Amino acid sequence: MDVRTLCLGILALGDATGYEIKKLVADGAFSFFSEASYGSIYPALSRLMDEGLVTCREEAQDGKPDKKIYSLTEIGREELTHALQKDPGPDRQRSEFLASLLFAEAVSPERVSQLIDDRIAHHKERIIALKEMVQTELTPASDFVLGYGLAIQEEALRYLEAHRDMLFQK
Amino acid sequence: MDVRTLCLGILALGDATGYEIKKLVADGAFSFFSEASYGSIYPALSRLMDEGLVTCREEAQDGKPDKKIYSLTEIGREELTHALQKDPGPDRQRSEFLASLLFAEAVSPERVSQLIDDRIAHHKERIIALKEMVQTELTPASDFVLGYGLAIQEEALRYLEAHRDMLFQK
DNA sequence: GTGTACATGTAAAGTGTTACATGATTTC
DNA sequence: GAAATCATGTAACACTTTACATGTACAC
Repeated sequence: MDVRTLCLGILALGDATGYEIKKLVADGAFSFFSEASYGSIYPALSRLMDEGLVTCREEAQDGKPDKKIYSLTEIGREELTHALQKDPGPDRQRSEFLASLLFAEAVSPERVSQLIDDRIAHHKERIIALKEMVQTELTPASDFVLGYGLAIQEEALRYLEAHRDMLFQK
Repeated sequence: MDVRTLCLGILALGDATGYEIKKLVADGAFSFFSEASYGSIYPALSRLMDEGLVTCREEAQDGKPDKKIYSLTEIGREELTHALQKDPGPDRQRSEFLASLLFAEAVSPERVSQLIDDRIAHHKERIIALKEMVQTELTPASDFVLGYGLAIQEEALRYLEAHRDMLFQK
């Protein structure tokens, strides 16, 4: 999913600024399955304005640039609906962690052990964060997606703890 | 992990052609956590040649271009080891499927239901394929990574089957 | 005969990240 | 006094995909 459609989808759930969209995608409910940087979000929003898919109202602030709050237009909503008709492409997962394990013949067991420990710690943090997000219920769909993310994180954690010994067998 | 390091890592497990690397990454044991197209693999291999990190022997074939079989050099192996010292970046997952569910307020329940059904079927296929791969054991590390992939796929399948009703509650 | 697998490679186009630029306010 | 948060935006760079170019062999 490109950043353009991602912005459209997030705005369909409520008005937002570019800054807020970035936060949602980086840390919030969307972080489990998407990514985008300022360098792609701001230009995408500008383009959506030009195309009439969103509108924007500016709010003055002291010491900060004006806040630009974007809203989806009727045409924008149609465009989103249209984009969602297409079959979703396959998931794309990239994991340097898994790659490192596979290629790690040359690396010391201590290093591998440390990689696993770090990873386990990371999963535990993510699980706590996700559980907090589930509390602040938004829609049934967001509960479903957060629950999905939580289930996957927990399973990954279980697997790592149960099977880490495999990597140290001769 | 960039395509360059990916090629280095795959060659560390055994000699391969560009074509074979692409197959491994697209369908094989690496497909769970990486991606790369011919358009990035072939240039990457050429560059690795120029840098002396790999060598190449050509095998003539009838009717097809000569097969170029690449091998990692000692310098290449050092470069890989060096690259693996760095902490792996975070996993990046992108899922149009999950995004579609979150944004699907405007979409009909029938469509959502069909998306889930397709996804369940897809997981079942992947699970069968992964189980076959586990049979053709390579190294303890590859068993670990394949087992990880299998565990995640099975958990995703379980979750979808157990919780799909959430999306249709009023 | 139609499609898939084998096998390499290039060029253009698209997409995205990183680093920069600016600057007040709040927290440690 | 250093770092994080809020807030926007651009430019250079990196990376990837897609489409093209070429051609055989085999299965259905």
